[in-house]
Amino acid sequence: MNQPLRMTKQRAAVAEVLDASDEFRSAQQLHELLRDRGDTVGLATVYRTLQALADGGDVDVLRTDDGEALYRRCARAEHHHHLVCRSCGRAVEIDGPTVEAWAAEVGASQGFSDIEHTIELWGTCAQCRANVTKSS
Amino acid sequence: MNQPLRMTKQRAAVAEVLDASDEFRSAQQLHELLRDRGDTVGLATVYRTLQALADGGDVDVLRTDDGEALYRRCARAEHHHHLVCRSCGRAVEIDGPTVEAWAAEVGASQGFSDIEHTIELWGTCAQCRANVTKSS
DNA sequence: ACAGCTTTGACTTTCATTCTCAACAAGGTC
DNA sequence: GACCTTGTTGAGAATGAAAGTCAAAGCTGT
Ligand SMILES: [Zn+2]
Ligand SMILES: [Zn+2]
Ligand SMILES: [Zn+2]
Ligand SMILES: [Zn+2]
Repeated sequence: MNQPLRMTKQRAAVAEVLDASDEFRSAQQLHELLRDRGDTVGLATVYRTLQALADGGDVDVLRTDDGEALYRRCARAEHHHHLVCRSCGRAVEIDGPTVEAWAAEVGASQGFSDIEHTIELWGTCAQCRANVTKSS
Repeated sequence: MNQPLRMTKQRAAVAEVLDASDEFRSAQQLHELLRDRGDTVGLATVYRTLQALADGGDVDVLRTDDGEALYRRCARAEHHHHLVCRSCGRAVEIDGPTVEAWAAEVGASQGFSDIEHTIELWGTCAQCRANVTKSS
């Protein structure tokens, strides 16, 4: 079986920046944040840690329009989806009981098995909208 | 205003392979298919054409789990979603009136504007399931 | 301290996608 | 058809996210 991960200071640091932000962030952004905080963590380590956290279901991952991965530690561990601000990354966790059922049903009715679904909502949060308005 | 696109033999070729396949395919796969058919189209051109078709809403684009873009020319032009076989790319177009309403509503209720949604279902199609079973 | 792990990080490598730019082809005009 | 103007092509270089390499450094139990 796979050993439990050792808690090293860099893994702790990555976890901390994740906890500290409400927004979805890319691996590179997190790497920058760490640098700014004074913690020097190699980029490769950030990627590895994020990967591990994602595999363990401890962080949620989603992909931007152009394929970049964004990570965020969510409040709840149960299955849920997100409403993400496309300009700042701020996110709200959302449930969709109806949607869940719909997805499973549609999948099965078409003869597909091992159904999974990708459901994310994108928008502009109130704060970002205000900023855009102001600067125009 | 933007001129209409010129119809070149390479754009026609890309459109043809797209029309010929029911499955979601990557730019590289399409490039291979073209090569196999004898049409020599530069990879860059395949990407450019796909980009243009996507911008014009003539092909649907989605991203695999690891961020690669997949393209497919769908039967209908109206907004819809897909149930895609994660092993062969075969896809079924699906509607979700309920889901559409749900997405818009959730977005608005959280103070977000310009709501868009990403909804895709993944599974293993009957055919691929049969193949796996056979070879095990 | 020691041995036997795991983890790190600077660097290299991979791989999809985009860019550059000179040669080329479409469409319109006479 | 000959010709011009302008969009298009493609080989190769460039980009950028993500994963791999491997020697040095860090833990953990004895
Ligand atoms: Zn925002
Ligand atoms: Zn769900
Ligand atoms: Zn299949
Ligand atoms: Zn929809």
